[in-house]
Order: sequence, then C-alpha cells, then structure tokens
Amino acid sequence: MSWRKDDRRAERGYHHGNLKEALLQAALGLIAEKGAAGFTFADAARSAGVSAAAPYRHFRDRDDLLASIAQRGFEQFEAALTAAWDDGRPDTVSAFMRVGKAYLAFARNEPAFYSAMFESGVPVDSNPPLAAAGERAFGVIRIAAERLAALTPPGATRPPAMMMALHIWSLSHGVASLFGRGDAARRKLPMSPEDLLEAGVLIYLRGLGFPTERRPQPPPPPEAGERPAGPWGKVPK
Amino acid sequence: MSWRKDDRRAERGYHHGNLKEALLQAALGLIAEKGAAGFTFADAARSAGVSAAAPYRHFRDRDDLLASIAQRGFEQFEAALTAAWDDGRPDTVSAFMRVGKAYLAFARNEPAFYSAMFESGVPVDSNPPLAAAGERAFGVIRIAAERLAALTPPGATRPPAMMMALHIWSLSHGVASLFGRGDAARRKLPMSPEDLLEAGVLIYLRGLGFPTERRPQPPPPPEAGERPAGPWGKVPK
DNA sequence: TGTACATCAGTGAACGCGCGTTCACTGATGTAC
DNA sequence: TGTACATCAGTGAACGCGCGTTCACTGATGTAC
Repeated sequence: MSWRKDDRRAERGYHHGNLKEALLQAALGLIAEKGAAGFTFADAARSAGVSAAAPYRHFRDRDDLLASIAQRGFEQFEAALTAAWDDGRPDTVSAFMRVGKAYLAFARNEPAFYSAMFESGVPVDSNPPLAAAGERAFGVIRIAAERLAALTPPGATRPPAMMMALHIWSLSHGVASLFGRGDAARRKLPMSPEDLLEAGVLIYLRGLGFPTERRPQPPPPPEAGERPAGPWGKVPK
Repeated sequence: MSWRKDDRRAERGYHHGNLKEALLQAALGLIAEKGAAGFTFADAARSAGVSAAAPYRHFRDRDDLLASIAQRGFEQFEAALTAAWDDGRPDTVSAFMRVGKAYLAFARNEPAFYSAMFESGVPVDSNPPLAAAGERAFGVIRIAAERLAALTPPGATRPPAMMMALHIWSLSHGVASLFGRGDAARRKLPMSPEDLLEAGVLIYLRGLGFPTERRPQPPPPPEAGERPAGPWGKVPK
C-alpha cells in the first residue's frame, strides 16, 4: 500500500465510491443524450443510482454541476489542443493545422463537454476559475499564432498574433458549431468539416503572406473552367 | 373597406386579436430575457395574457412554437442579408463585407431569433419548411460568393463559390457566437466583433488573390516592430 | 489491538410548485335563409 | 334587415407528474486513546 491518504480517498470515496465523479459522468451522459437543456439535477442522481438528495453533498445546484462540467471540459480541451500543437513539431504550419483539426475532433467526440462549454448558458463571467480555464484553452491557440506570426516571410507585414488567434478560433468554432457536431442540428456539407476548415485556414494564411502550397507554385489554369489544385483541392465537384 | 376577408382576419383575429402572433412575440421576449432553454409554454401564455390552455389552439406544443420562431427568424435573417447584399452594389467586395456585418448585426439585435435558430436544439432535419428557410438564408451568402468568385483576378485560381460561402458563413457564425452576442457568454475582445470579422474576411479574400488593400500597396515595414496599416489596421496595441 | 467517539456521505420521506395537457364550457363572430 | 344556427377561439377547473429542496436519520469510515 503506497497510497497516500488523499489518493485512497479519491479512488474509493466514502460510501458510494466517489459519487462526485459518478455524478459528473452521469450528467455528461445525459447531456450527450438529451442536450444541455434537457437534463435535470434529479436525472443525474437517478442515473448515478443515488437518491435525489445525494447530489447536494457535492454541488450547490444544477448550475454548479454544469459549471464543473464546463470547467473540466475546458481543461480537457486545453490538453487536446496542447497535444495537437506538440510545441510546433515538426513544423509550425502543419502543427497549426493540427490544432484546428483537434478543435473539430473535440466538438465531435465530446459533444457533451462542448455543449456545456459553449451552449449551456453557464455564466462564464461570474465564475473566475471557469473563465481562467477557458482562457488557458484559448491560450494554446494564441501561443501557436504567436509562433506562426514570428515566421512571417520577409516582405509580408507581420500580423498581430492575437488577431490571428481570434480568427482561427472563430473559424474553427463556426465550422464545428454549424457542421461538426455528432448528431443534432448539423447541415449537409459537400465536404468534410475537417477539409473545410483546413482549406479555410490555408487560404487565410496565404492571405497573410505565408507560402501554403504543397507544390511550390501551381501553374496558371489553362482554361478558366478547370480547377487546378489549390488549398481547396479536395472539394468535390 | 377594401380589406379582403383574409386581411381583416389576420389583422384582428377572432377573440383575442391574433393570439398566434401575440404568442410568438411573447416567446421572443422570454427567450431574449431568459434564454431559449428557460422559457415554457405556460410562460408564453401568461406573458400573452391568456390562459395556459389557449396556446394549444395555435401550436401543437412548445417545440412547435419554437420551430415557428426559428422559421420566422430565418426569414428575417434572409431579408436582412439580402438587403445588405443589395445585389452587389456599389461594388461586389464592399457589398460582400456588408453581408458579414449584417450577420453580426442580426446576432446582436435579434438574440432571441438567433438563439431559436442556432442554439435551441430545434430539429432542422425533421422540419422541411424550416430547413428550406435556413437554406434560403444561406443562399444569399452563396450567391454573393458566386458573384465574387466570378471576379477572380487573372492569374489567380477561381475558388469554388460554395466553399467560399461556407468559409464566410463559418467565420461569421464563429465571431457572432463567441463575441457578438448582446448579453450572455461573451468574452472580452481587444477589438469590435465587426472589425475582427472584417479583417478576417479581407485576409481571406487576399488569400484567394483578391486585391483588398485600400491603399494600392502598403510600403514594407521600416522596422519589424512597427505595424503599418493592413486589413487589421484597426487592431489596438 | 481494541474500544469509544466523531465525522460525514447518502437515505427516504415530505413539501410546495409549476408545468403540460385534457375537457366540457362560454361567448363572440360568421353565415344561411 | 333580422333571426337561427354553426363555427371556433379562449376559459377555468382539474389531473398527474417530476423537479428542487429540506430534514432528521442511518450507517460506514476515520481517529483518539
């Protein structure tokens, strides 16, 4: 037994065995199933196999539970973005693209977290730890943008990294919200959300003066009607 | 009296005086006030000054009411975007930018419609008229993108208009959702959402080969630390 | 090691409340003759 | 023009239901000695 007291306690809990964690998991399942709006405090208790009064030992009320989920969501989001960024390896541009893909992957694979973070109406401003967690997640994008901005090619104007980060965040968020959700409210799309986002970011970066072509330079089109490969090379007819 | 029968009826209604319309307005007010999640069918009836049973004469249930609001929202959204586009006057690029601004203005000025359209969980797919209304709104952006794509400068590759429209829609939606709401869940921003979106669209268009500088060509920066004017000229320090 | 006590997570019963929904009804409006 | 009837929007009472919340309680775990 090399467990310290805290570890043992966190692992087994008192009676139920870590009810707080079980409630968070139950709520996540319910949100994924019925949406952030359609889950209740009593629901979470029932789903965790516990009486309706038990959650009050761990959360002030439903909003408190929801805020905890959002907080954890931002932490996992930050971790996912950080892993995708991988400190800019193997090169800044491709790592940057990977961060965008990770944004979409998170929205698709963790719809419950995503709902709690962005669509549940949790008051971020009145919850400093939650706001800080959100800032840290955004910070990953900001740092990536700073590294990218530092690589501005000679002759091009160096853009403010904060603005770049906000643009990329907004574009990723828009694509994820409109097209990249697992189940509900998605619209038909002639291409995958990942390809849509990638093409958008590449065009954006080119607009900033970055060379983004895989091939050094695409030949000018022989006919105006034909589509030589560009950042949108994957778009179907 | 030149009223046709339908007109008179639509104007006064039977007893209450167009309760259907009053319920829609009441629900809009409640959504704006408490969010799409926190309004009930009974609430709308009460707010319209009518018994709790009355709404059943006009809407099957709460979701039906919400879908009607979303439908009307998309129609007004389409009208706002169409007006902003103004058939591409006075020139295609500036009209295009105006459409983006109209997107943000709608999200800010009509938060209740925006919530019902994009955040209320109304099942768009199982509601063909609603889906069609959404498509028509998107169609405005698509048409604008087509006109813009047709202007691709010589030497640049003409981008698929559908993809351009999806990018602009996504960026606008992301900016509006993250920063451009009237009251709730907004984050701090070092510039206005309008300026953020405008800069993003300009950079994007430049990435497609469009000339977007107001000045013919900005001089290269004398010092790397200084920021000459670009599309992000309005960004504060 | 064992006993007595303290702590505290979870119980279950209880409550008030507002929501969704139904139903027979009423009364104003529209229409046939 | 007037009367009788049909239509139908809105009423108000009623119901079952589930939620949020409280409270004294119980019993398992931790700790002092």
